[in-house]
Amino acid sequence: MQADDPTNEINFCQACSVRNRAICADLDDQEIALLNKIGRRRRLALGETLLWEGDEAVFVANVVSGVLKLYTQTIDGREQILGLAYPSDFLGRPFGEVSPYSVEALSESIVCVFQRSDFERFAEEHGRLEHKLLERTLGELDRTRRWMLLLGRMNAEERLATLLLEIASRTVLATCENTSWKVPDEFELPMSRQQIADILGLTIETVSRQFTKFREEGVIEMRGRRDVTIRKRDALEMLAA
Amino acid sequence: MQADDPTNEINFCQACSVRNRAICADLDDQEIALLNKIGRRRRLALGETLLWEGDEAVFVANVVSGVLKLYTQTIDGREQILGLAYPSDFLGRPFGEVSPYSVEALSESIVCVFQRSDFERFAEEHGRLEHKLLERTLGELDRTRRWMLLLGRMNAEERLATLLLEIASRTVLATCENTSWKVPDEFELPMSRQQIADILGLTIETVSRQFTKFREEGVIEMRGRRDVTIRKRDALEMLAA
DNA sequence: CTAGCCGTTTGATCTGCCTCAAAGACCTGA
DNA sequence: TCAGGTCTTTGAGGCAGATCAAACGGCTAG
Repeated sequence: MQADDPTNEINFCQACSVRNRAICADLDDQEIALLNKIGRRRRLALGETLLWEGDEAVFVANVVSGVLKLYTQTIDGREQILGLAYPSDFLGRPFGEVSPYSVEALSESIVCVFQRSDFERFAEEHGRLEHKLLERTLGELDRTRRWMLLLGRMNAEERLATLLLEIASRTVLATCENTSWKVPDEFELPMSRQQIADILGLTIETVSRQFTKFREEGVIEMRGRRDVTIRKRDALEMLAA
Repeated sequence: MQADDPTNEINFCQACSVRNRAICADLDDQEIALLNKIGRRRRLALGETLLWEGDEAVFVANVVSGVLKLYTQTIDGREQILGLAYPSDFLGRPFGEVSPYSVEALSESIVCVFQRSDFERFAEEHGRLEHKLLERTLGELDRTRRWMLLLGRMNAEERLATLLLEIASRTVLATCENTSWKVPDEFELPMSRQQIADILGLTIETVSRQFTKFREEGVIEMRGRRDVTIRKRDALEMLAA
């Protein structure tokens, strides 16, 4: 193994790129050292599954890099994506027996994995971690509920507009190299058309037609299948409102 | 005021019917006394609003009795119900600035209200409360995500089947007088047809037709508009799966 | 008992999205 | 450069659920 393999460092927490944004943010050096002991890094290939719905919830994780999808399915195979996990996001179900959803990497990703039992013990002893996790969970609940309005009451055009704006803003937050914090108008979609359909509760054909429509209207511009440039942000925001 | 007015007792916590199920469950007598001091009971009439979406999040609450709806709207008035709150459920957005949704009573209700700032201070000093709140929030997030599958991928028949089973099981949990814990097949819908439509992301007409269909098929039986008896639980469970 | 109201049911028609089908674009490896 | 795979786009037609409209039924006030 190479020395700079990010999955193989002695104290990876110290150099962790999400150290100040993930739930471990408020911990002091000693606590971080302890957490470092019980966690390990794991690299996931595109399409690799981290958690299976219904399986015993054996571990939890922080996303270090990459994008992952949380999803669930009906018996007959219809899929619904429940959310996307970006760097610094938390994954898994602490204090629960089974994983209520599956998690799969949409890109090559690095996650910081903990045995659920180890993590829970640590959390109970370190209120600040638990507090961070609570804040994050409350935020995720808000985000999820907002998505219910989209799934329950928006048409295809409004759904795609909302998703494009959401991805744009999440992309910048994830790759927060730029100090300006401006939401970019240019970004790469981290998923296929089918996956977009599974996020929006539509079919792949409807999604494709909607992309075409936005392109024809000059609302967006595309280079290739995944590189999007927003040309009329106002128009998208009007639809998403 | 009457002596037995439940909104007007000196230490209402001690006699609280949700004392052992709400987030205050793990607190000792001293902590309960403290919590009792910062909270107050409030009675809500049917249709009364407790929180407005977008307003400053000034308080949080526990549901003591009744059923409430959490909902959001699009600019042009389309409504989506985000969840129902039953006795012992927690309401409000701690550690947030604005309320991300509105809350309205579906029946006459009693809630136990705290100033958000008071509650947050108490929570930070009492880890067990925060832990309970975390568990509850994680559970609510799971429930909400399951609803996304319904909104994104289920047809009208499957949606209503799922809701009927959900209400049946939530009703028993809320009114857990019966020690047997058996989910009842007879219950009262705590909301109108329009509100059911707003939960399921459908129109009132589609909901009504679906009820008629279930009645004709002998899957359910109804006395009046709101009294439901499940006759073929298997059939509903098959659809909801 | 009756009038009037509101929530619900039923009917007729319309439409946005789904389904099925095929062509087109991009990607990879030989 | 080309072959073959996968993903995406486009087209044609159908259908579940929306929309529009009217009748129904239960409740309340007079």
